[in-house]
Amino acid sequence: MSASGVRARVRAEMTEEIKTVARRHLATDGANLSLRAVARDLGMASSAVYRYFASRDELLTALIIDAYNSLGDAAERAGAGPREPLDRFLQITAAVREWALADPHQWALIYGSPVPGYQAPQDTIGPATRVILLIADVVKDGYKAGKIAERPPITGRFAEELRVVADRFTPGAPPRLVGAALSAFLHLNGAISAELFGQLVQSVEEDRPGFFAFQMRNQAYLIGLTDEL
Amino acid sequence: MSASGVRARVRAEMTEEIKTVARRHLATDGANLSLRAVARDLGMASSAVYRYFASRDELLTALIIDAYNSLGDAAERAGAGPREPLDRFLQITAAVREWALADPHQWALIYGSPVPGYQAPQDTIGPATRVILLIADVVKDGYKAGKIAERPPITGRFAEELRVVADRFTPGAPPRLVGAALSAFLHLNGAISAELFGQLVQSVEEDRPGFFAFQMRNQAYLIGLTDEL
DNA sequence: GCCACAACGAGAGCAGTGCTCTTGCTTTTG
DNA sequence: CAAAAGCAAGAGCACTGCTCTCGTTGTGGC
Repeated sequence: MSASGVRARVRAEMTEEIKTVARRHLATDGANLSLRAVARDLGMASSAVYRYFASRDELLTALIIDAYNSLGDAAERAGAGPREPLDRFLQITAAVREWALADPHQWALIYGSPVPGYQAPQDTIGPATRVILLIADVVKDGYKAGKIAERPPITGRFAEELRVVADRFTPGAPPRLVGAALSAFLHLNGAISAELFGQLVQSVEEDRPGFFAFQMRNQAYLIGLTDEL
Repeated sequence: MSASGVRARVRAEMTEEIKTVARRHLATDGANLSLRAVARDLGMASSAVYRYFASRDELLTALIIDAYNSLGDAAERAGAGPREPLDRFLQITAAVREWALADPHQWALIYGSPVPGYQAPQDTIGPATRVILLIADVVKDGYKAGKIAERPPITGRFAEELRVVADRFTPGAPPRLVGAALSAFLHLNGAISAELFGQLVQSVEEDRPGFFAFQMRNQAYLIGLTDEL
């Protein structure tokens, strides 16, 4: 067992090392990751890497899962502690933005355009939903504590779909609430991607944190986390 | 001159044909466009393509500019006519979404993560700003006609930056207004990208147009285009 | 302790890529 | 009409993902 344990441990270490070097390449060269270059950096033949990852896509998937979890950790850290729901929401969104700014390529990896032909495997959807579920949780806590201001109800088929989602996570919560939370998440993503991918040039250059907070405060208002517009 | 005109016309046609085939490849294979495959489809040597585009990046840039203009055309068509600002805003955003759904790869090309090492040349920023300028125009018209509900003013450094932008396009308009317009544009992008890139699975599946309209109506409220939340 | 077996690393090789250079040919131009 | 410029094709370079084969080395069962 101990011998086998050694093998397994070496294998785990090697796997992690490959991912580390790949992440470094990702940070410098961008998304078109070269498996051969990673192998060169590790001083091994490119074919040896295939002992650890069946394909380049599989390596990318591993990096994607790690990125989702890294982002999820950062967001949960920022949202921890018993504070006002509004503060938690604002701190979570700010933390997500800061995570993205600290490593734009990892953000692009998970929220940018998917690489052609790449179909996200099932393993990714769990980690991928951590941030939105965290936001939903904050909203849920606020709702249960009666700290969410009322907003006019919504109708239509999408409202019914949202009710199904609400019943699974926050039974009794109005569809509008989960819709607003989801909407805030999409706005969050759009604002960050735009800033990262250069869609914000020649407008807001200096005080981007302020502009970002302004947008998130507006979303908080739509959710009902505050009444100050 | 007529002979030279013939040469130039043939060259223009050839250039257009390459772009057309490249767009077709883009629609099927995704963003990693193969110049050689395009050349094969055209029955010519790959080296011949370089007579028309100095590099693969240059071809991509041409496609990006075309895509921006195609989207700009669609948006302007949807926003034309003397209607209420709110209706114009909603129709423009809906048209942008429909354009994206009709050709997801072109959307990914312009609003997805930029390809590594690719720096958008100056030629693209003009076409790239058409949609946001159109939205700004709608807001400006509404503001001048006194049809924008008042919202609390904003302060801070980003507010000053937005004032500079406002003074260039809509002198006298409050910074909050241009901030809200820009914010709506970012939300628009986020909502569409999320829908296209599969971030919306297992929540809203059926009535996505309805959910999208809900989000855009909320943004219209923040701008002040309506008082109905 | 030995031996079969699985895991492993390296190298060669295949098909594909972007891009360059040279070679002929055609069209435009002075 | 000749010189110059534009054009298409092919060979070639360096790179990619991936496969296959070959020795080597560590591992579990007898």
